[in-house]
Amino acid sequence: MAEDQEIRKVGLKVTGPRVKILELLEKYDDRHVSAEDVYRMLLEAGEEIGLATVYRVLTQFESAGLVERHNFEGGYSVFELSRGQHHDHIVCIVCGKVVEFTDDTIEERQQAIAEENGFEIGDHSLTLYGRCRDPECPGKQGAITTPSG
Amino acid sequence: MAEDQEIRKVGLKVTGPRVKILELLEKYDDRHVSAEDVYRMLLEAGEEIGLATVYRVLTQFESAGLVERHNFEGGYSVFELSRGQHHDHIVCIVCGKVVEFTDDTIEERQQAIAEENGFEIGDHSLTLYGRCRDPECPGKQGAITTPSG
DNA sequence: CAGAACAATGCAAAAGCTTCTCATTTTCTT
DNA sequence: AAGAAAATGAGAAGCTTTTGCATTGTTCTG
Ligand SMILES: [Mn+2]
Ligand SMILES: [Mn+2]
Ligand SMILES: [Zn+2]
Ligand SMILES: [Zn+2]
Repeated sequence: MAEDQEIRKVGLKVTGPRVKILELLEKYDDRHVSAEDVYRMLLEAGEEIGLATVYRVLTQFESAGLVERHNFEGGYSVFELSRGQHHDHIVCIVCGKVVEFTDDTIEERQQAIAEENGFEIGDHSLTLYGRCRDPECPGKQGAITTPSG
Repeated sequence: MAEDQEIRKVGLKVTGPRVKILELLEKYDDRHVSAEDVYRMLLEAGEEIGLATVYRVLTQFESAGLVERHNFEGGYSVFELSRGQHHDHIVCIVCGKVVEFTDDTIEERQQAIAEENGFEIGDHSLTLYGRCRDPECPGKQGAITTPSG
């Protein structure tokens, strides 16, 4: 299996949980999932992998460069498969939709700003928050969902 | 007192804790402090204000536009007095030093990108992470110590 | 292919930050 | 000064994430 090789390549042992988690991330490579998401999706697929293991594996995958972790607002992290090319995010504060983008001008300016200020930049986090114009977005129907129901 | 007016102006009752917290934020207006920082600094100054109150007041001040909350990496929030003009941050991952900057080019690009993607932008979070070249920074002496203790 | 060495897992407990509950105190308005 | 409404403090609770430890699984060697 392709996943086995990827896992071995980064110096990790090939175990059931690691393979299943990598497969899931590949299957949902257009989403940004939390550890809890991964845990639950695997449960629903019949894979009983402990939440602690999900956290551990995601962190290992991140260290290995296989996945990226983002800290959008909300107090928890979301993960996605690394796709080589760097990108930033726009998040709809109403429906949670996430759109990705890259902008060379912004990237260049960031580098310049870091240098001007005597910093050697490692990475950066840029996230735009707003409301999307998706007709499906509950924000359009005026029905801001409240947790009362 | 000037603080009393500011607090009243935003529709909050003038109470000891609110005045003391606002005074402290004004005194340390060149820093980015956590709720815990505020709590401890007040304690050391002889003001026994509960941590829960510090959190509540900071959140109220934020809603009122008096302070801004930032979620740098590390899982906790830091606060600073609002100074009208928007700015972003560079954080040294070694010593925790924070430098502020603004860049019109980046701001414009963000707006354009949001529109291109059908988003109405509320706000954004841009933080650069790297190592500073400050000779005082422990990173220079090889002794990596975490600023949060 | 068995066996040993070592790493990974699951569960529960704990951590770390933040919010909530509720009895008590304080503010602000008559 | 008194009452209504809001704020506070202390601790409990909530949430996401990490950790300890006994158990299980993987890999390597022979
Ligand atoms: Mn992404
Ligand atoms: Mn700032
Ligand atoms: Zn939306
Ligand atoms: Zn530094």
